[in-house]
Amino acid sequence: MPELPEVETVKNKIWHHIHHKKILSIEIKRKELRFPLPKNLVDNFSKSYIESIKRHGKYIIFENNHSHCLIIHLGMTGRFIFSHDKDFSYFYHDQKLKECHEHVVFTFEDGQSMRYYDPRRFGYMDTACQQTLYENRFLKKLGIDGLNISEHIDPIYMKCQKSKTPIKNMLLDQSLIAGVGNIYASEALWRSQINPEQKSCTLSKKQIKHLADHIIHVLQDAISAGGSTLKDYKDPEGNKGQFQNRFDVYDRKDKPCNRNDGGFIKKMSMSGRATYFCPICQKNN
DNA sequence: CGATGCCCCTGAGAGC
DNA sequence: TGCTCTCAGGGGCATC
Repeated sequence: MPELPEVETVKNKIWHHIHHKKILSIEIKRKELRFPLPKNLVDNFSKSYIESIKRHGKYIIFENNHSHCLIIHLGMTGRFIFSHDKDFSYFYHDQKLKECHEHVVFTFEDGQSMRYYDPRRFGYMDTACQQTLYENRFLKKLGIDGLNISEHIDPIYMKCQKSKTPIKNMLLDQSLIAGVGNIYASEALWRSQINPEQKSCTLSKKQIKHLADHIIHVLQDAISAGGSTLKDYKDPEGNKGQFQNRFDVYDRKDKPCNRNDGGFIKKMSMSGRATYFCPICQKNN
């Protein structure tokens, strides 16, 4: 579900709701998501203030006034939901779903709650100290954040040079570029007129630079649109994203290419993931 | 060490 | 209408 633009949107909305508020209590309703929830979550964060929120790739990182960090990955269906009252009907069309899938509830001093909801439970949380944050087992594996890659073309180009992996699979490798997922990989390749199956080692440095620029632009465009909603994603206020209305290839199988080159968007599977491209303007070199 | 496939889990939607 | 099947935007981990 959420890739970099959706996670960025979630992060900004969360900050709007909770900055400098005191967490009164944390209720863990299910001890295990994808992994067991950190044992010190309640002790380290109850009665503390969230002083900052940042994002790296698809991870959200909260830091409190005791320099404890809470690291959160939303997986495919993780959401945060805010409300002052107990009426979440705008968010849950079915009360049973709410009860089954609401796993962690943060309650703030002013009565507001921030609820983590995740039906598939592919999301996960971890804790770390601010000083050793990037030694965390998840964060230490991450590459450059997708929005910052323009200043880091050399390491990206070098890794591409060494691999026969299709370029689309390289873009999904979070240890190279953090935050690009299946949707934005297809979109950035279309904008760059590169075939998803082209071996990454065959791309020139100029092509990599071009591709990096298009990745940044597509991520920024999607952030401006509040992310993309295909089915699951909603931001913490219950809003859907709008970028799905501006996809050039993703979910546009058999539709005409937006370059008006006579091509029709094709869908194929790469490493088990849906991949969309135009066979005319994204021919292999 | 790099590449590949499996698997975690539920719900929506298509097809019959 | 109701059943069954397929698929979904992620990524850790075992295996080769």
